[in-house]
Amino acid sequence: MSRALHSFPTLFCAEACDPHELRELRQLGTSVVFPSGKTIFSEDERADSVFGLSDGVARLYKTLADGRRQVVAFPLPGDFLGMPFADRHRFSADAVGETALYRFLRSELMHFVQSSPNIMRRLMEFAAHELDMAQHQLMLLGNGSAEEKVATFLVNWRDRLAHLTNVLQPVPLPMRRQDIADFLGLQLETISRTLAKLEQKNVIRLTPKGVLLNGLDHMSLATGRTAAEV
Amino acid sequence: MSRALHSFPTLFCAEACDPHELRELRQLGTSVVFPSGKTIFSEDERADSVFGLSDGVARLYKTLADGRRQVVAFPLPGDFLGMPFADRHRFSADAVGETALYRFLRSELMHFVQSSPNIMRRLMEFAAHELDMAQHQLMLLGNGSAEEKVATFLVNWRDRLAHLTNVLQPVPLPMRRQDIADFLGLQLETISRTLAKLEQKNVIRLTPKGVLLNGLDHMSLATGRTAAEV
DNA sequence: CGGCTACTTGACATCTATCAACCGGGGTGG
DNA sequence: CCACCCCGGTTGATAGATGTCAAGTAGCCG
Repeated sequence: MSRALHSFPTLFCAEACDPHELRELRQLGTSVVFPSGKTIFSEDERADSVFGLSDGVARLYKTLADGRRQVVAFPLPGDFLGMPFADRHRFSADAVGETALYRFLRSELMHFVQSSPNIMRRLMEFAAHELDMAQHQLMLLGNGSAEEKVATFLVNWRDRLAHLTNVLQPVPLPMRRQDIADFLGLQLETISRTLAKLEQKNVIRLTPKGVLLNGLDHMSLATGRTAAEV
Repeated sequence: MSRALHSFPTLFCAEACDPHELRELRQLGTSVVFPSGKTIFSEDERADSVFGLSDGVARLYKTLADGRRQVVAFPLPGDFLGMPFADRHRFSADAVGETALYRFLRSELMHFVQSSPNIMRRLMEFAAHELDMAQHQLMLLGNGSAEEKVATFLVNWRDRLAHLTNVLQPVPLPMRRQDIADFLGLQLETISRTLAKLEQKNVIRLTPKGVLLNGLDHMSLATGRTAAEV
């Protein structure tokens, strides 16, 4: 991996975590690297190990018997891959590009979590945040046109990345069209067409592995107008 | 209210909760009743009070600026209305039919929760379960046809009710078509038509305020066939 | 009994899925 | 080093599902 593995495993502890506890947590985990596309764990599998993402991007998804797939999230460095409470994984996870993770034995991690009300509370807040994200996603899946869905996805993605580093132009888009489609409940052709339409409107510009966002922010999403139209 | 308020506030404590702790929790809350349609709290409002549902049905929803609505859940007795950690409500809630709730001061409830690792853990598991529900819902919203969505909704609803009492025939359906539509990301006309179609297939039978489920179970949903077709 | 609200049904428009062809870049093997 | 192939992506034509607009029905409450 060319990138430095600088992302400390903040995990659900975020910044407000006690340095001592953070050190303890780090000692509990072992660093592992997954190549692009590799499955980290699968739905319904026993969750003996649980993972926190330290570098790269993952995709979490559920699969239906007939092969249809729903991507439920694209975790970024610092995110935990699911809740460490259940004894089985509730979704599958794999690496989008090369990723670095911290692996924990679930039993050890649980013991650690329960040893400190502070950590426990952090985990609660993480869970509440995840729930909130899922409910936002419900809103998007239930109400949006393809264009709204794609535009909102791009903005959210940019903002999440910006939260980690400086705003990058172009915004990298490491996942495939199919992943975005399965995230937004659309077909990959629709993703492609919608991106093309947004590009024609001069709202975005597609680049090899990313996208430039011109007139796309929360305000324009809220009003349904793009800066290019104003 | 004609029904007895027999539903004890199990809340996130469920059955495994220590009787002493349960008594303490009950003392913390005050019983309140909301008439049909009344708003319990609204999105973004300060969450000074938080609620557990003891009788009736609620609807939780997010609203977009242009009025579009996404129902994120239909809580049943024993369910908590959201996570008590955030200082603001992340969605609105109102009563579907007359409901009875336990109201807590958030600060007091939080203090209570943090006083006991056992309770804390219960709350965690509740949160994890809520997240799981939301992700199942994502799957449904992203992948299903209208017929799949409605059929799955009916089965899930029946199963949730069955978990509380005996299976009822007909299964009561206290929410409006519009609520179901906003839950499933469809239009109310589509709900109406889809229900009619399922009735013609002899899979369901509509009754004044409920529905009889004939050949509808998890197996038939998985295979895409209904018992009536076999 | 009247009027309101929820619900149903119909006709039509539109969006997205589907099927299919094609393009382009990166990697592999000759 | 070049050619080929494979995979991801784009674009086009078409059909079908659902949204939209509109009218009409049924049940409930005053």
